[in-house]
Amino acid sequence: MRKKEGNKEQAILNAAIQVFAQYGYHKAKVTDIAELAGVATGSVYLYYENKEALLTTIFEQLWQAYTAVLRETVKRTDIDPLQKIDAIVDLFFSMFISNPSLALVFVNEHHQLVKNKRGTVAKYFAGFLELAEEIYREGVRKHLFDASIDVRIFRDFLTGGMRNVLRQWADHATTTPLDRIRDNVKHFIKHGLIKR
Amino acid sequence: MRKKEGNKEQAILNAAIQVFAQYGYHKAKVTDIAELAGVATGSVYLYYENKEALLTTIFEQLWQAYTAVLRETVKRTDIDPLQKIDAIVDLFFSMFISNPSLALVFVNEHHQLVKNKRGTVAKYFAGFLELAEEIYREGVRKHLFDASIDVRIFRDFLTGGMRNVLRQWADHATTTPLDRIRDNVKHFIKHGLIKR
DNA sequence: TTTTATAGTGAATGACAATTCAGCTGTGTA
DNA sequence: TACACAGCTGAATTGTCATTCACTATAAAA
Repeated sequence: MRKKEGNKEQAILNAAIQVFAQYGYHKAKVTDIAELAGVATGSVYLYYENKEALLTTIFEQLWQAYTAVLRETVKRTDIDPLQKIDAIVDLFFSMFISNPSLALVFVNEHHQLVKNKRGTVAKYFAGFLELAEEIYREGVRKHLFDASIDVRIFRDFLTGGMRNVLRQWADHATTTPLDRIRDNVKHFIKHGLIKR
Repeated sequence: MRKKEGNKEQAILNAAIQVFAQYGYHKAKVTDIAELAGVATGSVYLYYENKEALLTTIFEQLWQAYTAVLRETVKRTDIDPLQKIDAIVDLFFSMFISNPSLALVFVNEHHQLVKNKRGTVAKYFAGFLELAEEIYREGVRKHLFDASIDVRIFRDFLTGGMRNVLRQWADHATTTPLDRIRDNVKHFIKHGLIKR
């Protein structure tokens, strides 16, 4: 028998994140990923079925971690819906703070994975949207949130906005610290643009 | 001499919008675009330098029309900054109301065109962001807008949110009419989620 | 030490699709 | 009628990778 030389599976996945972030999924070459990971091209296919499997694995791991915590948060009865929205936003940004490349892959390739409604990633995302809607309805029931907003428009605007601020941060990682962005987003979601 | 048979240039561009919208730029085949336009594959290259030129032409025409009107709006002194924000949103959505495919191309391919900071499209977009920031600062000066929001975060959240609600509309064109989405977005931008 | 099973390699293969170009077509002109 | 010439064609060319697989290396077992 031959021993495995270190954790190639993880090294390849990390390399994939870097290369996908830099070139985008479609222009990224499997050979470049292998080279960055320090393995031969063929080794990628020992651990992952094909190029697409690299992308889906990245997203599945991310969503699994995110939704596990979110479900717990939504269930809680000791915090109000407003604090739940805050928790969603906090948690979302916290997943990327130490990994701007992961953020870029997430925002740039999100759509093509969700487009395929059969995939695991689409199911995770649908579950996430359902949670967001639930919180919104809870907020309306408790007379905290503005009832005149359409739930779907609210959630789509929110997710689109968050993806885009995350992208800007990841593209120019040095400019504005992520926690400042996070606090601004939370404030804007609650109060909008107009001075109170 | 031989006469040109109808407006192939425009037919090809329209076909490109359809095919890009359906498959995404990277998976779209030039041959499919030619077939849909009712011309031979080679004819595409009589009118456009390459596949990418199709995409940039679509965006340049769109941005040219949008920014021309926007510049006029921002200059106006008879309306307040709030009404200017409304005008930006109204105009943005109105450009797509009769063409969901164009909306899909716009939201899905926007980023790869802006990434290349040298291109014409990136310049149009930078100009647009500058206008948005200007309106925001005018609103703060006039004590209408909340001064605690970071301009860049405001504009990034706004553009990301608008792109995403537009995408949802274009993907399921029958569900919610675009003018209802537009009004919800305007309301949310102004007042946020919390009941007043 | 030899055998064997698994890990890893990277050049070769094959598929796919952007782009080209040699030739065909139709129209105006002489 | 015949020539010229721009418009148009689509099969052939070409480049680019994703994926494969015949081969090598290594470590445990015999």
